[in-house]
Amino acid sequence: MGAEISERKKKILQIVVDEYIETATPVSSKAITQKHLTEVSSATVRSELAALEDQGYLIQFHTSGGRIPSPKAYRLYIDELMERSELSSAETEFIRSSFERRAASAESIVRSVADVISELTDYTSVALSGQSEETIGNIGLFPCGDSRALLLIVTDLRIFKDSFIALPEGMRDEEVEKMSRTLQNIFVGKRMDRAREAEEEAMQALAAYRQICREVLDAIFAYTDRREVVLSGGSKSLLHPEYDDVGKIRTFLSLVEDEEEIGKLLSDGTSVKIGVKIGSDGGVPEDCSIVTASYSVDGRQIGTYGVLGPVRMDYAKVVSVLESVGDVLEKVIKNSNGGK
Amino acid sequence: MGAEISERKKKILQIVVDEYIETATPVSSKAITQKHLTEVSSATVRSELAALEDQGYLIQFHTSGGRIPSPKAYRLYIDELMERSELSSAETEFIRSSFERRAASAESIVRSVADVISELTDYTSVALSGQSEETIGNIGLFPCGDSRALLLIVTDLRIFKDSFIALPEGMRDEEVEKMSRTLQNIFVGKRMDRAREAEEEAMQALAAYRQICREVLDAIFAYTDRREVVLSGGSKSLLHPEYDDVGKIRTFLSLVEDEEEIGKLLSDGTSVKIGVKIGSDGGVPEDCSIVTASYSVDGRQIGTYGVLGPVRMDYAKVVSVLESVGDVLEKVIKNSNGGK
DNA sequence: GTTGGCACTCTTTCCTTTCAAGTGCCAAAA
DNA sequence: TTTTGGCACTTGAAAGGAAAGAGTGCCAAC
Repeated sequence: MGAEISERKKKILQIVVDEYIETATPVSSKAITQKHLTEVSSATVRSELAALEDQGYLIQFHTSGGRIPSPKAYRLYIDELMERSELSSAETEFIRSSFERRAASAESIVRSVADVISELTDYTSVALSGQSEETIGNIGLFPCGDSRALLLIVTDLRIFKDSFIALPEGMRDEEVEKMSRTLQNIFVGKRMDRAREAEEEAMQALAAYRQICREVLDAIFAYTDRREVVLSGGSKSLLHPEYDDVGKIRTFLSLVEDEEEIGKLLSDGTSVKIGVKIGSDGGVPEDCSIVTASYSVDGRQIGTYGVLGPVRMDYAKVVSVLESVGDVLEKVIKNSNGGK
Repeated sequence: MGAEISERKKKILQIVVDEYIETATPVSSKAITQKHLTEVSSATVRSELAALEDQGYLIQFHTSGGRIPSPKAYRLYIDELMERSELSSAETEFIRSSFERRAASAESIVRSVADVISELTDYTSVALSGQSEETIGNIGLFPCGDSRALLLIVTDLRIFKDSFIALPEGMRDEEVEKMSRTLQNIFVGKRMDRAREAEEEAMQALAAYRQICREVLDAIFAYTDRREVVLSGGSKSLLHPEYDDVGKIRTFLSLVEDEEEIGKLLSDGTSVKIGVKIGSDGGVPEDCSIVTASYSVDGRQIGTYGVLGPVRMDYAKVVSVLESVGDVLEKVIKNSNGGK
């Protein structure tokens, strides 16, 4: 734990991690002195490396194979060592334009966030919406002919949800409309996650439609708990050299296709702004890392997004992208609401 | 072309294909006589195999490596040789219940078709909706508070729900509702692909809302051309032994993630009921096969669905599943419309 | 036309050798 | 006390080669 670690060790550790992230091959003492730390000899570095290995920061597979960072080293790297890279202006522009283009047609901004992150980082990205504290902007039933109606809820973040409700035989469109209006009176302006508090009130107001009242309310409350997982670039991570063998690829893909599992992984660390899980901590599978960020607008948390990839991930890049995306996202949403 | 092929050759070819599909290894003369054709000697079979190879039905990689079917052989197999397997009653039950469960909550039946096919065949499945002759069940604008409304179209097969329309400053909800009603009068019951025919009529009826009329109509027509590609079990095909090498996996996955390309592949063979593309014909990548089926209800084509996998695919199983899914689908849709 | 027999070809597997990379350690230098 | 050059040692990866196994092609006999 409290083992001291000298400045020079930190410097060396940083070089090792940087180098390993870039080359994906174990780093040797020679490589360090040749490329980065020319003022000392390789023998010196070697003894430092041996010490770092003793302290659990480095791992050596074979006696002649250089060393790679341990999860512990990655953690230190992320917390202290790495140099965040600014995104290029082309990249920030790309983020902005992606969101704006979507905002017009938007089914949900979640999709586009996932796409943008995956595009910029070259890793698989994951977005989770639904733990958000949105308020209900409109709610209504939309009749669809064959004894069904579509229940629609639009929130102030223009994320909306829908599901079908079976209507009682012979219910007329006018009645459905009336019911919609009642729902609007009750729920518009309420926070999504507090919709349940209006249950009693709604039951009474909708007494005339007892038959379907329950169904509608349950559907509304179901939205409350619903989390939507969106994934982008599922195979992008596979382009990285650690996935050089069929078994690893299959493991990774089966994780990627398991929405429920992904949802769990993402929703765990929602309290911190940027969280990183490495190796097999926090349920992340061996050899995988997940970097998550949770975004909020005006203090309301609107979603969690993340990047899923190998442990040897370009954390500096990923963190920069996640932060930029968060900033732009916040601006875009604020503008579109402010322009009301 | 017209090269004759004896009954015994056909029998042998069938055995080769069956065996290869099952084992994924080249088939030898010995294996044939031991397992299936015990009445002749391996030498006899050998000469037949040599003849079949001359005619282009079989391929031999090394002189001591057995033989595998050529695309030409697969085609003959599919057309004449294969024995369709009936689905088990558990399987048909699975199809039926999947559709019914979905029909109640249905976002879109396309999703569930893709899931079912992938589940039953263990291959990646693809579903394409949109060249369909759906009819509009309801249409309307759903106000969302901040000078915007959601344009919603529900057809008998899916929901279009991702066009926001900017409303003119100061437009009241009542006006939006009125406009919705007008749209309903014009479009409900119309076929999606013929919505454009009502353009003139709509322009006149909506003259009062000139400002946004154009925008709404354009959004409607934009939906018209939209084809939705749904994919299920993207990595399922990878469980098969031909994908034993990283390059092949990447090729396959990059195809799978290219929605546009998939859409093209699927929409090509829409005229036939069941179509098969093998190897690299019709734009299918080398080493891939795609089996497609187009389904219709009451003569209206409602979609194209398919299976994407290695050339060595269990065609008998796949074709059986596609046919059964088609049958059940037709029944389910007819019932749900008939029960209106 | 069919069969058994046998030589031939080609892949797969396993072993051995060699080569290069990188470390660990030590004694000398700073 | 820290740093350094030198050198022996370990280990994996690459290259070569022998042996084994699978399957065919062909031929002469039935």
